Order: sequence, then structure tokens, then C-alpha cells
Amino acid sequence: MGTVTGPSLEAFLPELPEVEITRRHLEEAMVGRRLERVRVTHTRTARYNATTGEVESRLSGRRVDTVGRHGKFLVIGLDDGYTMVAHMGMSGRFSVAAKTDEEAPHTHFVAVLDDGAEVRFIDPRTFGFIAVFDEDELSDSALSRLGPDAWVDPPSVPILMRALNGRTAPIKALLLDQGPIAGLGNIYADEALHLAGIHPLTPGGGLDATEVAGLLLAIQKVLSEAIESGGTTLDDLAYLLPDGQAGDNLSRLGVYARTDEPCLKCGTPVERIVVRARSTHFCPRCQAL
DNA sequence: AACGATCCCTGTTGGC
DNA sequence: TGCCAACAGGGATCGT
Repeated sequence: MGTVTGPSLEAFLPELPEVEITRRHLEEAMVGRRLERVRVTHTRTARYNATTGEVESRLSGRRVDTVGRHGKFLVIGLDDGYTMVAHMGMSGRFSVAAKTDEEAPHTHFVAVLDDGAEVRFIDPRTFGFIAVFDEDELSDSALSRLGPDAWVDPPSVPILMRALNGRTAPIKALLLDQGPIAGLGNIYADEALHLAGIHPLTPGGGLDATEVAGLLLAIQKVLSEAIESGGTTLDDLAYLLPDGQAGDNLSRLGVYARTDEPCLKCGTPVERIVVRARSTHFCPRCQAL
């Protein structure tokens, strides 16, 4: 992983690998710790059933038992049975900081731990959120509608076949949906489809067992490589991993953000189309319809 | 039910 | 050079 120095601006879009790396940092910092004081300073950061003040009071004084993840959601178990659920949206990042560290712009959440460290949530575009749910609220939340986690609980070929059966929507859209499989965002959906040689507009129900098996393998490969290399840090915004480092996965991308550049497998220029209002990159030769 | 369009938000970029 | 519209995207919501 590259350490960022000076004024260079780097970003990453938090998808499963980036959320998993964040989870590991937060687990190290938070498990067994008590949240002494919690501050939520942006109304959009507290979402669903709770105001900023309610999130603060539900978290303050609680001890963290577990830090888990399902898809792109962080799932933090508290000692009173409540669950803190966090989503980093598109611009959110967590930072584990010392009390004396200067607060970054757009810091909307600060938890002071009983060892003096602070867990901060920084989110310029406020697409992310932090919620605290009891059991009923949790079972009624978006978490309950997620498919199996693409990394720790990947669906088998028959399970994914069944989820895609009869679906006419493009496979790209279904990968982003989080229902058939949870954790892929725009970058890794494009990368997995490219690696599997599947055109993004292929109707989900039109994939045969061989193609679904290949897609699942491709998903495992792009996710594991991204996690190992520290996630994908793009160079247009200033978002970093919790320890201030940038991920190194950018150079591994085959199609994402490579419009008109040669496909690394065959040299054909990468094409960009829009699917469900999301930019979609693919090689027209390796991924023929 | 499934699908697609629209909205939220702001730092950055590209065109004039 | 300066201004402003366009762009980026995860998930919620709404209309068909």
C-alpha cells in the first residue's frame, strides 16, 4: 500500500474490499472498548428511525462486542443487544485517530473510546449513514434484504442460478442490486464481468450454469486481489483507508475508468455505456453479447 | 413483482 | 482566467 504524502488527492469508492479493510481496522480499534462519548453532527448521517441525538444516546456508554460486515454494510454488535449499522455510501471513510489529531473536513461522527482513541466518520457527500437498531428494526432494515455476502458466504452455482432465474434485467444491474449477491459496486461488478467474459447487458436469466460458475470464480478473484492490495484508491478525491494509506488495486483494473484504452487481454478499446444510471465499462470483443 | 427512472450531495472537471 | 453545468455513484422511493 502506498502512503500518501503532500497535497496529492486520492480516493476510493467503498465496495466490499474497502469495507472489509475498514472492518479489520475498526475491529482492532473497537472490540472490547467502551464508547465513552459519541457525537453525530450531520442530520443526514443519522438515518431511518433515529435522529442524531438518538444515535448518540443509543451508542454512548456501550461496549463493542463484534465488528462484522455484510456486503457493504458494517455491522457492529453492542453489549446491550443493539446493533450499530454503518454504510460508507460513495464518499465515506472511517478514521481511527488520536484525540489530538486534527479533525478532517466533513467529519460527521466521532466516537471517543475508553482508551482515548477516536473513531471518526468523514463523508463529504453524505450518502453514507450510521444507524443503531434493535432486533426488530434490524430485521426490517435493508440488511435483511441483502443476498449472501460475495466474500465470506458466496452463493453456490445453483443458488445464484435460482436467484437469476427468469430475470430480464441486465446482469450488471442485478450485481449492483445486492439481492442475488451482496458486496459488489460499480468497479468490481465491471471487473468481474470482464474477467468472466460476460457482456454487462446479458439478461441475468440468460446465463447458463457454466457462465454463472465462471462469474462466481471471477468475483472471488477480483475481490481477493483487491483486499490483498489494500483496495482501490482513485486519484480524484481525498479519501483514504483508516490508517491514512491508499490502496494499490487501481493498477489491477482491467476496464473500470479505462474507456477507449486497450483491453489488457485483446487490445480492443474498452467501451463505456450507461446501465441503470451507472457507467459501465467492458471489452466488446472479450464480452460479446 | 420486477424493472427503470429519479433523487440525494458536493468536489472536481470540462467547455465556453 | 473565470464561471457554471455536467459528472460521479449506493441506495431509497416512486411510477409503470
